[in-house]
Amino acid sequence: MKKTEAHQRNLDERESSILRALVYDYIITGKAVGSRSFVQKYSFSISPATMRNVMFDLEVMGFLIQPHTSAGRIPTDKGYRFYVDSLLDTYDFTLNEDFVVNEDQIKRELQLDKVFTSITRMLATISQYAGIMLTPRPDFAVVKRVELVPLDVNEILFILVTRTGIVINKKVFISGSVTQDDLYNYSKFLSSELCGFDLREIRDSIFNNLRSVSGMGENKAMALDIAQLALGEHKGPEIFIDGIENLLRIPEMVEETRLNSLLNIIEEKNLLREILEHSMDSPGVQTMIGNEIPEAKVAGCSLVTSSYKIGNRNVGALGVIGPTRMDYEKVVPLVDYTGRVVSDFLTKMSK
Amino acid sequence: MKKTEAHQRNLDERESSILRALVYDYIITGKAVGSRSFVQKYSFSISPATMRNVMFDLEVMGFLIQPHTSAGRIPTDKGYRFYVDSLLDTYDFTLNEDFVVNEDQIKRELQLDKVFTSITRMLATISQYAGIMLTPRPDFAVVKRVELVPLDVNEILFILVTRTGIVINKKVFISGSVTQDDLYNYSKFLSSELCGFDLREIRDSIFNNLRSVSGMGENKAMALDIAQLALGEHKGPEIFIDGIENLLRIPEMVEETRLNSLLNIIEEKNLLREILEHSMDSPGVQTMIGNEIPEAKVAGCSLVTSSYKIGNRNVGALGVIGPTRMDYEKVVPLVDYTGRVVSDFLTKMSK
DNA sequence: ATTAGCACTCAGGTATAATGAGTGCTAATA
DNA sequence: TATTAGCACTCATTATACCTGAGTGCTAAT
Repeated sequence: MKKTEAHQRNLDERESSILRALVYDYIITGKAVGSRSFVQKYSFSISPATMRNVMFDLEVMGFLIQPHTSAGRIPTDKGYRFYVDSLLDTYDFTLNEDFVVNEDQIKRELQLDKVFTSITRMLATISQYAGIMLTPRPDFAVVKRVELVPLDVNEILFILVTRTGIVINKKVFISGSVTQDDLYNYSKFLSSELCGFDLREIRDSIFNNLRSVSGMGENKAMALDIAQLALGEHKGPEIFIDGIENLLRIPEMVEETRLNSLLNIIEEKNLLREILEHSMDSPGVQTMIGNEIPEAKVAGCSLVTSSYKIGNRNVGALGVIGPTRMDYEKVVPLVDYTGRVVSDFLTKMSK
Repeated sequence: MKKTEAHQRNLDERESSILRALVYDYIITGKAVGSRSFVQKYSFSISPATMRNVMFDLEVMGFLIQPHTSAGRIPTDKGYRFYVDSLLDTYDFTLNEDFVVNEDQIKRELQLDKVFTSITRMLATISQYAGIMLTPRPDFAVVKRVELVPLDVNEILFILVTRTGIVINKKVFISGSVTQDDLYNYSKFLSSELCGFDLREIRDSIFNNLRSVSGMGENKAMALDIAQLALGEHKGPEIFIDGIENLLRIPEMVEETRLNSLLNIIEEKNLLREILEHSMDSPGVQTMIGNEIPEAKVAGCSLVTSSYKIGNRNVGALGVIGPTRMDYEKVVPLVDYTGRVVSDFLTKMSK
């Protein structure tokens, strides 16, 4: 049977456990796995020759590959995929690391940014790879309060506080001039009308609804103009990365070719953003292994991500970047758990 | 004469020009410079033998070193230092790169952060090394306006706008409760009293002065409490880094040992902060070559920095990190020029 | 003070061989 | 029919030796 004609069938019990063990071993050692020592090390009760036969089959099916003739086998992306999937079926979500978000402390921090920074750092530190985080979609941020502050004769600072405690501020330039007392009234008006709605609703319908109310005063129209101007161009969610150093400590990542694909990922944050935005739409943990990462000529990198929620609406995503030879067994629960913690936290904050 | 007893004397004209040319050549080629080809390449009218003698002297004086016997010479840190210093005497501050800060556009951006990000990126892109920037000391930020916004029953958002357009906001927790109208009045009071002073003055004396005014009402005391609480713990300036990828593209930086010292620098931003804060106190461009970087077991890295000003007060610093074998001739004017541009810009903003 | 000449050094490249962990295949076995 | 022992073969890696060329320091002549 030629290796190239990849038969597709389900793996039997023995093949599964061998494949799992092999991927595991490669993740740990980083060296191609050969039949003899492998049988010994994991006390398989078959001979090396049989092991070779099994390995051959697994290679035919596309789970393994030989770096060169007369070398042991290493997993393909498909091999890792099998490993991760069978892992996901069974893994234990409790985590031993002491990994506590001090909520009290965080509540005192206005800058939710700092929370994001520290979550990202935590992901990096615990995983020993690189941590990434996409901040919550501003679209779904629910308004708690609006405030207008005069800056200059025709310059206004528009301040919006969300329920989660994020402060958005934006300069607005107007043609006419308004008094400070005017602004004070505008603020009251906007706060009462916009409070409780999210930014998308506001943009899509609330503004129109308010304007269509008959008998609206000159003043209120002005207030709406300002708010609409400020909320007009909405900047997308931001992306945080931390722990690239960790990746540089992995020998295989520093090799000529790998380094470049790594730099590509990091440099073009937009790619990462798209991936995270996409993974935001699905619940739970997702993994992208090697070539599964779309549109990136990335080799040797994997991505473990999880979306996170406010209430029951997915608003952001976070995860870990590492080599395909990543300690999934540790990283997958970590990312999952972190996603839950962040969801809980943000949900609590927004009440 | 033994090489170890380093004679110290001034270099004569010929020695100087040879040293300069040698450092230059090494910066360009990255290869140890040997007598024969060097004499040819730069058309020195002396023989290779004489060149060897000169080189020997320069080595004795500590400007050069041989990686191994029978190799050419490369500069020591001291060699680079000589090169940079003699460069600084003569270099031309005009820069050919098209390097324009679009002020109009920036003025519309509230987030001065973005300006810092883009300056840092610019430094990295043009130099092809890594760019760094220390944001202006908040201490010297001059208050333009203060605003208090109620967030919750005993939670207030303190907003301070500086003349340069930076917005500082901070949550304050109070024990009693205040009405929205109270806060409106507090805001007016604080704005009028604090406007025009910088944060340090305010902390050091203004607060006390105001309190000592006899017959101060209950209300004003409360307003001052809030402001003092908000300004109590002042976060230091932030540090921006960009272009680490560039450093990873330099082969000699990726070598085992170098990589580590590089990671050390980047990881421990506090070290960088201290260095930049220190360089902030001196005017103009400064260079730190290899071991001159204090307290860092850093080899092979250099730092070119410049302070920048608002008015005539130094408030921050920026610069470039690269290998000791850095294109100083290009980087030094770049950093200098950028420092001036940033100074001009911030000064203009604060008027 | 400068230079030509010469013996010496040494990193880096190339050729060759030895090593050993691995394979695929075949024939015997349970 | 699935498993295993045996064997010839492969090939990355390592070791060894050798060569080359760009470089040096030193000395004696200019």
